[in-house]
Amino acid sequence: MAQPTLDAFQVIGDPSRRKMLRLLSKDSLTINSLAENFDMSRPAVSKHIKILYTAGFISIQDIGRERYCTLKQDGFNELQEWISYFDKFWISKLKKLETLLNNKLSK
Amino acid sequence: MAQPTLDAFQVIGDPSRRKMLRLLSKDSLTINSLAENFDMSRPAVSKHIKILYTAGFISIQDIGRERYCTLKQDGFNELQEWISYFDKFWISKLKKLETLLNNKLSK
DNA sequence: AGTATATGTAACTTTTGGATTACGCAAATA
DNA sequence: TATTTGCGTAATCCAAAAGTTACATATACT
Repeated sequence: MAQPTLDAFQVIGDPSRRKMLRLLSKDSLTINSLAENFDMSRPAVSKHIKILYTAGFISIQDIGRERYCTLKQDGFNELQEWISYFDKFWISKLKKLETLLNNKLSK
Repeated sequence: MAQPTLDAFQVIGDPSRRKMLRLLSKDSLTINSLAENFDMSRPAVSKHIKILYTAGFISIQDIGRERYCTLKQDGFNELQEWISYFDKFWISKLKKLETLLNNKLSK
C-alpha cells in the first residue's frame, strides 16, 4: 500500500489508523484481533499496521505465527513538538493581550 | 477543492497547510502574500485556506478586496486533546514501570 | 504427514485529494 | 469610466492512497 513512507501527520490523518492506536492504548493486540474491530479486509488492516510500524507508532513482537502490536512513543514525538509550538503561540498571545489590558487600565 | 469537510487531522496532514499555519503564527497575511511563499498557483493556495478556515484553524477578515488570515485556536483543540490522551498513556505507563521496579527492589 | 491458522505480498481497482487553467466579480486606481 | 488588482469558483487532470482478491508461507494442531 505505501512504499513512500508517510510522515507522522499523514499517518494519523487516516481515521482507521487513529482508531487502531486507540485500541492499542488499551491492550497489545495481534493483527487479527485488531482487524475484528474494522469493516475492511484483513490485508487492509495489515497494511495500516505496516504504516504505523514504519512511522514508529507501534512496535511488533512475533510470537509464533502471531504478531503482537504495541504502542511506541517515537511516532508521537513529532506531533507533540508541533502541537507544543502552537501551544506556546497561544499562551504568548494571551500574555500580550493581558499586558496590553494592564497598560490600558493603569493609564 | 474539498466539499467533504476534512477533520482536523486530515487538515494538518498536508505539508503545505502546516507551512501556512507556521507562516500565520508569525503574522496575519492576505491570500496573495501567503501564496508568495509557495510554488503552487494562487487558486491552489486559496483552496487550502478554505480548508483551514472550515476546520477552524484560521479566521478571515475582509478588508476591501483583501482577505487577512489569522490563526484561530479552535482547530488546534481537537489535536491537543488527542495528543494529551496519549501523553497520559505514556506517563501512566512509566508510573507502572516505576512501581513495578520499586516492588522488585523492596523484596 | 495433512490441515488449519496467522500473516505477508502482489496485482489491480477505486476513490480522493491536490493541482492547474479558465473564467467571473468586486474593489481600488488611473 | 476603463483598467488593474485580489480573490473565488468551476471544470478537469493526475497522482497517490486505500481497498479488494488471489496467492504464498510459516507455524500450530490432529
